Amino acid sequence: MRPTSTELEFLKLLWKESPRTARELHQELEGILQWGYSSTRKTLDRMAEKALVTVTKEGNVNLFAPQVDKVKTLASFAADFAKRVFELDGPLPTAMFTGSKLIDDDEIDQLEHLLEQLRKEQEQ
Amino acid sequence: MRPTSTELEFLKLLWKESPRTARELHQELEGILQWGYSSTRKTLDRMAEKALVTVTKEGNVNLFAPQVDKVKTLASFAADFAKRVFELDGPLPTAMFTGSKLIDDDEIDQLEHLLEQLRKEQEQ
DNA sequence: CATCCCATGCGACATGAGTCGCATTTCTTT
DNA sequence: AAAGAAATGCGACTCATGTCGCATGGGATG
Repeated sequence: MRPTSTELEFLKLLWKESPRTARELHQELEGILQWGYSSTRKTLDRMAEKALVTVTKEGNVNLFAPQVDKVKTLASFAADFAKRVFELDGPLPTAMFTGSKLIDDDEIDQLEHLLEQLRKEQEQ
Repeated sequence: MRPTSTELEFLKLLWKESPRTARELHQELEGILQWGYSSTRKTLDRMAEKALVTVTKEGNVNLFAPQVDKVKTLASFAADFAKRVFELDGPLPTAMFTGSKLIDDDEIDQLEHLLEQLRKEQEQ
């Protein structure tokens, strides 16, 4: 299942460093989202239900870690976007994501592979 | 206001040819969306409320036409996507949309301009 | 003119996401 | 051990969107 925009923000943080507590994640997002702590927790709970993150009880706190792969997730977003918005069916241009702070060169290679795969699957 | 995915589909059709009736639009989307005619109409109604399309009563039928610009709309999607998913702040790669069946070379030029503008506005 | 069809206006329901608050449980610190 | 702080579980509300159905009204046709 594709995460929502907000969920993607949480995943990005977790991809950088995990596991983390709800409180830690909340503090990082506070400035941007202007949320109450409850909202952060609820979102995290729902992400757990959807298997986007795992929860591990460590003593009395819950630790969250990503349960979906970063490159796969980004690839899915890219493919969806290209098709839905621009109706691009062919191979997606690499240039689309070079320059992103989120992924390094290695990961860009993986991304391309995945996109190519997605494209083929969809062809059928 | 940014259209939803579904609304974008309607806009795409209207950009190709307008004005059109709900019935005509419905027939084009029937295959893809598997919707009842009521759903099509409701969506169109709501798009009118949001000023995404205009409605003109022609006799006893309503004619719909796009009320938002194609290139502007696509640019807004592209900018949002690049930032939200890949955290690209710099100029967006042109390659992102070359090859799209939706826009011709002229429009690609416009798109680039708009993206550059959006980027600058956002910098502040 | 009576009838039938299609268009419209509009109400309605379900689900998901955004957003919070509260009561209960569990640490930690005197 | 008692008290206070912090974490959790979970319910709840609102709004947008997807998705229909129904009742009403105006044209076309025999």
